[in-house]
Amino acid sequence: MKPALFSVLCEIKEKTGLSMRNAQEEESQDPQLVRLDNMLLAEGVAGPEKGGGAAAAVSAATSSGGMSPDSSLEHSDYKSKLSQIRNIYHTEMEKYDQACSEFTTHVMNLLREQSRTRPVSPREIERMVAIIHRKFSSIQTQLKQSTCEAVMILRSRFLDARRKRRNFSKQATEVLNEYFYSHLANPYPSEEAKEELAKQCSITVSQVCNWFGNKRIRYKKNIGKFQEEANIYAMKTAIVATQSEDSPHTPNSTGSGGFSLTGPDLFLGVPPMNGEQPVYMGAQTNGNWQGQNTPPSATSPGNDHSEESD
DNA sequence: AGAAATGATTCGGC
DNA sequence: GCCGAATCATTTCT
Repeated sequence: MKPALFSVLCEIKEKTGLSMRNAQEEESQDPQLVRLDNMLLAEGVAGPEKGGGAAAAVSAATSSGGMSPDSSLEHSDYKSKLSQIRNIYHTEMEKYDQACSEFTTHVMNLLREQSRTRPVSPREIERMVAIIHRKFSSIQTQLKQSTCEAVMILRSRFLDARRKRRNFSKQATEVLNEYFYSHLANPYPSEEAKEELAKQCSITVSQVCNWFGNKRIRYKKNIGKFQEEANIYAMKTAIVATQSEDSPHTPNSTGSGGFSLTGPDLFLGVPPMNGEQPVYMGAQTNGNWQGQNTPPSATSPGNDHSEESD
């Protein structure tokens, strides 16, 4: 009588209860999980310990924007923050794993004990374990998700160049200003000139572009404010020009490129007194540069400063 | 602390 | 693809 009742109860259990919510949504959230896993792996958070993956990812991402060579500090900062995240991720993950297995054994023991008083089929145990694992893995998925978010935030913080802007060195701005004011009639450096300037200033070509873009627009917006600066640099170039006239060799020691930094006939030769009158008269300073932008092909030096001939 | 300066980004036009 | 313009985010000056 007793075994018969037992088997009946087993059958009932088989058809109801735990069997209903079974291997279903397991597949549905898989793609997302895979994506998260891949992302974490790519960022160097998951996967092998202390891999170069993180650094590689950073350098790959930053190389497109162009960074100054002193970015190693930021990189180490980024790496330390990333390893912090990784540590948290791994310890949490381990904790969950441990908790999961502990809970599983606990439940198994319970079921084993219960099996003395009621029918507990091995399939029921299996399902129970599966449910527990699913629950814990969903928690782990949440952890993965938030870790991903943290990494993304970290990346955006470190990769957004505006956040870690550094002023250029004094020497660099000097070089750029010299070029700008000696080519005030047409302050659009050619590709070669940009590269040369970038080399001289230890910055990237795109930074040179940014600088000239900013300079042009800010100069045009407020010419008066830049008058003094213009005078200073005009003086400098004038001095360089006279020096180059005196000596047979050109003092453009840096000149491996195809442009000259001197524009002597833009300077009127009046000393920059503190008077109101503008001393320096770069040809077209009325803001109408546009239109006289020389095409990129015209990079031949010598015919550099051909301003307002009429 | 607030203003000014400055380098970088975004967007629309050509 | 470059440029001007507007804007953002940070640094430097006051």
